[in-house]
Amino acid sequence: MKYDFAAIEKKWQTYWDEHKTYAATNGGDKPKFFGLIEFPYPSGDGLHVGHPRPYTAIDIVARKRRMQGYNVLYPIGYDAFGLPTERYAIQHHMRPELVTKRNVARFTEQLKMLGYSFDWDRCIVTTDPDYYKWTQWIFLQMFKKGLAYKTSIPVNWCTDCKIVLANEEVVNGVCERCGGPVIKKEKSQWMLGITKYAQRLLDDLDDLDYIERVKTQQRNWIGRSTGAEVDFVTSAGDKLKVFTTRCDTLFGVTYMVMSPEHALLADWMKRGLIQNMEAVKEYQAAAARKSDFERTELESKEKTGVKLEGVRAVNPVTGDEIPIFLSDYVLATYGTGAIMAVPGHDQRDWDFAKAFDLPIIEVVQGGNVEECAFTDCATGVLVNSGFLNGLQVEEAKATMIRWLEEKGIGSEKVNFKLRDWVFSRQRYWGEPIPIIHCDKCGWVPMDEKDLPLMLPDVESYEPTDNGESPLAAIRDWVECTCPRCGGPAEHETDTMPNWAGSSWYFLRYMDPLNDKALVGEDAVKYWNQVDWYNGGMEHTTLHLLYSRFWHKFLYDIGVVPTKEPYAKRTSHGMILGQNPHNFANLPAEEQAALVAEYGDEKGARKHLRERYGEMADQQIVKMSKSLGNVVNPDDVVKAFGADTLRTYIMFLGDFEKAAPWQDDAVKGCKRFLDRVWNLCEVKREGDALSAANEKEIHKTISKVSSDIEEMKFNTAIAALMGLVNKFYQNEPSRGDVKVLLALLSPFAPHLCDELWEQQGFEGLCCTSQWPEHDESKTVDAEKTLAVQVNGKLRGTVTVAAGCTQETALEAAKLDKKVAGYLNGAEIVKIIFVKDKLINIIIKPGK
RNA sequence: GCCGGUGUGGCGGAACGGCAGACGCACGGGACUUAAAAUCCCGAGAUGGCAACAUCGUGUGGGUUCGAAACCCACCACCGGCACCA
Repeated sequence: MKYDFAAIEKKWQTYWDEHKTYAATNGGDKPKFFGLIEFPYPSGDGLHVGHPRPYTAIDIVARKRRMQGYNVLYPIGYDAFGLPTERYAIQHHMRPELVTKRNVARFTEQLKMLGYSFDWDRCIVTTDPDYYKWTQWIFLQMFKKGLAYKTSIPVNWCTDCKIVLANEEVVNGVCERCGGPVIKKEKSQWMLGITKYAQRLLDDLDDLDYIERVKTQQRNWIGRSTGAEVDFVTSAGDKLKVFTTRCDTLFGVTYMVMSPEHALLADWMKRGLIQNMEAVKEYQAAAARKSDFERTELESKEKTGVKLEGVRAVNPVTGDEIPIFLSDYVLATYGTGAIMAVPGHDQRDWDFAKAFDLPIIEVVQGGNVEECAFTDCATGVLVNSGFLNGLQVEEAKATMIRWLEEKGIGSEKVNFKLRDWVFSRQRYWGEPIPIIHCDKCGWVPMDEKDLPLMLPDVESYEPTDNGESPLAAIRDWVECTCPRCGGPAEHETDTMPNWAGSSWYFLRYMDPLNDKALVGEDAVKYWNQVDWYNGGMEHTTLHLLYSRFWHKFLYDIGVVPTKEPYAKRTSHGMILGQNPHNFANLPAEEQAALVAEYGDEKGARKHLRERYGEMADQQIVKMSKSLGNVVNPDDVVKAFGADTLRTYIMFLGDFEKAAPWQDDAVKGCKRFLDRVWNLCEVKREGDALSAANEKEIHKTISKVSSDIEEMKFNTAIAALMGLVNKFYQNEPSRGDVKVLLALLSPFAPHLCDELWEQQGFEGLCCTSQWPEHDESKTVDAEKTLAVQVNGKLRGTVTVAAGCTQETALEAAKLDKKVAGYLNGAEIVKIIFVKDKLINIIIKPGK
């Protein structure tokens, strides 16, 4: 019989579905395992081959755990709010609910086709009112604790999407989604106080089993730095506060710089202290006009600024009067929005001082401050610094902080790069923010019993040009009564960003139908936290950090028992595609035609570069619709089956690294499964392991078991291929193929369940017991030692395992080639590594 | 500029400091077949040699070591993240 993968896969998918083979139970004696992948955004394009990589990986882990006797929760859902759906709905005059429903159905069909062991009964969709009710509920709790607040801030405004973007959605100064220009615009926005959790988000990373690059990226993003805040008295009679990490250089401060948006400026203007109002106002306006794109585009980073005429400051350690400047190299949103400038020891200050011809004082010896700023803290010694002279930088910092504290003009201070989270979106397709505005009472939270606050069911909700949410135009929905005073009031019309629903979704999987709480107490106590979460690196500073923040908040209000949501985090590499415009990737005929037309290969390549740009030189590129190199999993499943796709996608390279999809290589995995089929299709005899294969089987069990834990799926599959090759040499017993099927089952579950049944084994392969290996049976009786002479390999000898140096040396001497080298030479030294190698060091004879 | 990562056959990729190239793709040879496909078996880093064998080989240049793809120093290239964060 032929390996009819289409029929087999359908048969087993139906069986698993009907028997709820992969359903998890909340409770029981078994140890629990909660494996998680990032739930997809159900886009209109359907599944992409990038999706199955992480899904298959954690599916393999989940299946192995199940076979090891764990109660496994491996859930799936959809993160369905978001712009692409809204855009599609507007374009096609459809309601976004319907677009979402259709896309979810399509994704579900595709995911089921791949044979994942998801517990489909726990499937959730973030746009479902029963779900977003709880997203809104969490927001209300944050509002009550003062973590959600509304404030007017300069926001990133995409001029194309007409929407406020989070800092994270602005990439290289342009909109991440549409590539449109982004400018700063002052707007009243809901904010979440993630910065209040900055220290905890940083500290708690230490104890987590996250891959190191994730931790590093989060630490950098949080960006903690320690220094001091120092007050500078101004001629206006007030204090200008600055943050510095180098308070040791206070004697080198020759001027100060404020950001153009600094609050004190308005006050000074009002009091008529600024003599050059025109110039100052003009500079402020110019800074506001500058888009992020322009700011980052300025490769040269040339410093601009304007001196404040009429207000000066006093250096608190020297008593000198110093000028104050405005410049956009000082950010309003970091520190205090103003700095003390030390041109001798900060490159940016140095550049500015050179541009404005300001004095540069050397206060740390070791460099040449005429040429550039000297910023090395490790070696320098303080000079020109009064009571700090002669001290090392670190000592000087400590001394200065003590001095500042004594005088009451400064203190130690920690600052973070992390900013509060802009949580408002002027969109229809998001969770409505459950807050009501009353002219009398201000912002009033909705009553919890009135949740969910549903989106209005309307035909049209085109985005507005003025930046208001489309909801603002739907007056029936906006108008309401104030829950506090009963007077007329209005619903908030902004909606939440798409990061909201994904910040807590894993909790809902524990208890998806609960209508009393976002998760029941027993359920969350049982599942505790996610044991293993795999997702993309692109979510490290967004989703991953946001959900850690929400979880900590839920911990603080007693909803969850753990401080952290995910015990372990791993990350997969992207699947890349072939570049259709690269010469090497063209079909032979096209290559020949191009060569004929342009003289030679060089000419052909040059032509391609002129036509498609620099990227024509790259053989491997990201998959993209515009390049037409996207591989659709449906096609692969149709041609080779889901088991082949699963196996290939795990085999194609190191899981953590990017790897190119190669159409030609898929059939290698199909061939492998065919070979398994051919072996196991015939009835095998003998339940014991065959003598000829026993050792290899034990080795393979050990290798596959540990490789799965380390996410080395490619070498696990290679080991299984090796075992199958062995079985072609030595006829396997029924017991042999039983182990093979069990080990292969997480990778190719349909095939293995089918063959399991054909061999007449009990139950299902996918719920059978994971094989255990016997270490003592993996050891070889004989070992082949490498024989080196003076470190160069000259031959091999086969000896009994564990043999001594003497025996090995005798054996080595018998080797003809080795003997040739040893002939007449004096043996000076022997390096012997048991069961591995013997290295004979000789002095050449005469 | 800063932080992180990666450089190994024609290709994807393997290798606790100990026989580099497992496993697979593509390739070559053989068996089966009227033939092809499929399948099965065998071969294969490069150079030289009929061969045994020798030399060279893990981005480049040094170093440590009996022994380095792996460790150290310097550099080059590519990928990802951050980017005037005081």
